[in-house]
Amino acid sequence: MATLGDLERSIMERLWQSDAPVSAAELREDLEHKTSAGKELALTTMLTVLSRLERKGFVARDRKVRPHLYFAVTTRADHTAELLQQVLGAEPDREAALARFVGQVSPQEADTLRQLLEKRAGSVATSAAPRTLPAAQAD
Amino acid sequence: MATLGDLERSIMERLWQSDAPVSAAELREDLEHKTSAGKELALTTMLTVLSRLERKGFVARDRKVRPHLYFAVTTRADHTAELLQQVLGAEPDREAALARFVGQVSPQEADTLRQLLEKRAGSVATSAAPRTLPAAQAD
DNA sequence: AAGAACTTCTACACACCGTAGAAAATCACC
DNA sequence: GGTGATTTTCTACGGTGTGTAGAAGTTCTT
Repeated sequence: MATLGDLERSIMERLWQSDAPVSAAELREDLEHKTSAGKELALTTMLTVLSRLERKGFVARDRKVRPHLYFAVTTRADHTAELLQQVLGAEPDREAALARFVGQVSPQEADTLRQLLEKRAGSVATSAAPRTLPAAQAD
Repeated sequence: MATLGDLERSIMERLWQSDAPVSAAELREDLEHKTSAGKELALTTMLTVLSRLERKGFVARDRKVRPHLYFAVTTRADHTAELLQQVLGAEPDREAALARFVGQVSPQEADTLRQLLEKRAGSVATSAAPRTLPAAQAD
């Protein structure tokens, strides 16, 4: 998966925060991202970065309305889960990695995980329920 | 944490595979990494990249012997666990992310996780003993 | 001391990202 | 329907990271 730059990341952060699509101008105001020289960002900068995020598949937009409205394609949690999968997928010895991981997480998180795994039900042989994606997009 | 390029990654992969320190020349042979133009890599290229990996903290070397011998600073599993932590650390709603994650892993992995969590059994210790580095350098 | 083996320094091309002006497209209104 | 304003796309530039390697420096052996 493509990686995100700083500005790209804050934009995604904002888009993930509420799922109501927002315009570039709105984003510009909300983020109050200052350029390294302390200036406000130009609107075109927002638009450029949003385009790149769109090309990367992180963002989509509603082109029917005039100031185009942008929104995140996936939820933040899904994105994180994907990253976790990806990191783990590149690991030849997953068990070892998971062992280190489990050894590091906080007790609370460990509990959370236990519960989630329980909910997930059945040990081996249980086929995972096909995941329902919250189909989004527009044009 | 710093990210790794393609060549950097294959070097790490090789170093993680065995913990016996290796020379740049050895790495060059082992990897058989071809340049985009199909040529063998120059030895200096290896050395440059190894230096960068050293600067990034992924690699260390024994400078006492003549062809310097390089080795990974952490194990691969530790590295992966760190990445997992990092990804999760950037997530505001960890529970949601973990839920998605747990919903995606294979049944085998789910079992592995259950067992690991059981073994962990709520105790907070379990810090992995820091790996003993083979003759750390000096010079 | 000289040459060989090895390492560091310097450098270049290319891609990605922050940044934004110039140019093009589209809309609203007379 | 033309015209000015709004909005989007195109083009571009500087900085940084990575692959790539030659030139120059260091160190070892004999």
